[in-house]
Amino acid sequence: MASQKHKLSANMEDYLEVIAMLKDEKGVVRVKDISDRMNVKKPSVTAAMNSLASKGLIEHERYGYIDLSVEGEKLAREVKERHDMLTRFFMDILGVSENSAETDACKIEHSLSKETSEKLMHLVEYLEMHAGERPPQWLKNLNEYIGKNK
Amino acid sequence: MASQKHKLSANMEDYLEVIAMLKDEKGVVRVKDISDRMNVKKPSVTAAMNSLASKGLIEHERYGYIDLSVEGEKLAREVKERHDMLTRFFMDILGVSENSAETDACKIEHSLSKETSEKLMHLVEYLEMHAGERPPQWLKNLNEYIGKNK
DNA sequence: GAAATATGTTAGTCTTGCTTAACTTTGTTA
DNA sequence: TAACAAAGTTAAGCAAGACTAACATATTTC
Repeated sequence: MASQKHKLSANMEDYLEVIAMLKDEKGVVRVKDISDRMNVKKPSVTAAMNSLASKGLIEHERYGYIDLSVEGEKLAREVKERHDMLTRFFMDILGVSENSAETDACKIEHSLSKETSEKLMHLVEYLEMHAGERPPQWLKNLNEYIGKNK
Repeated sequence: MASQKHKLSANMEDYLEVIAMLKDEKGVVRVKDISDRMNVKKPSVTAAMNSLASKGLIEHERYGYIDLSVEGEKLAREVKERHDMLTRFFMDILGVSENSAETDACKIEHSLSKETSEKLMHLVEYLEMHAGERPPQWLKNLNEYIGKNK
């Protein structure tokens, strides 16, 4: 079996996700970048990197750059996918402010079961699909009811 | 000011919620009941009770029963309300199994911002309202699309 | 290329929340 | 009522994750 079931803590998932984001943004990732982005101090990052490296999810040479392993990359993408889906749900469907949507997505992206996140994904797809093609009355009603533009 | 902004941890919110449930079910609440319900050992409960008592959220005499204070009762009800709303959303709208719905609700009930949970509450109300009065076509489509009855 | 600055790591501490083992108190029952 | 069982508490310890202070390595810059 290629990938043994890593049961990562929410915290470690957050670190992985941020590493993936920084890699996308800047190409390379350093302790300092992570520390700034996550509002933690550098020693906390070092400790987290040791933990992730010991699980084979990142590669990290002392004083050097940090990179995701294949396995780590895969996990990070899964988390990010849930995160983005949740953000879309909160913003596009519920009309929550970007700020709250991001914050809430960050917190619950680690807790949803596979079953629930898949079904929620379907809901988002369905609603966005219909929202795109001249919104039917019921979606307008819904948005008004929820108070999207209050 | 009557109630200073208690920023409770997710764990402490769980204890409060369980105390409220047990009080409803049995009338009185003991350490043993909480320990059984939450799958933790009794010393963990004792520690948690000391913490909640020091915050004025419960009353607890040594070797005696546990009861919610007015403030604790209020908080517990708020958590339970979010919990129930989430469970309904997962089950009634998404068609998630009761088991996953309960588990997921338990985990994220502590993390949602006020803004998001209020709007989600509105969504649930809106959809349930329309589901009740001979479900319109779009709701059927939605449920099929999500795969509610797969 | 040496000094100054930026970045990274180590060591030690704190908090939260859990555990086990041992002890105390309360309740039951013969 | 004495003894046993059930429930509660205390003490000690562990693990995750965060922090500060101090030290080590890289990178700039003059």
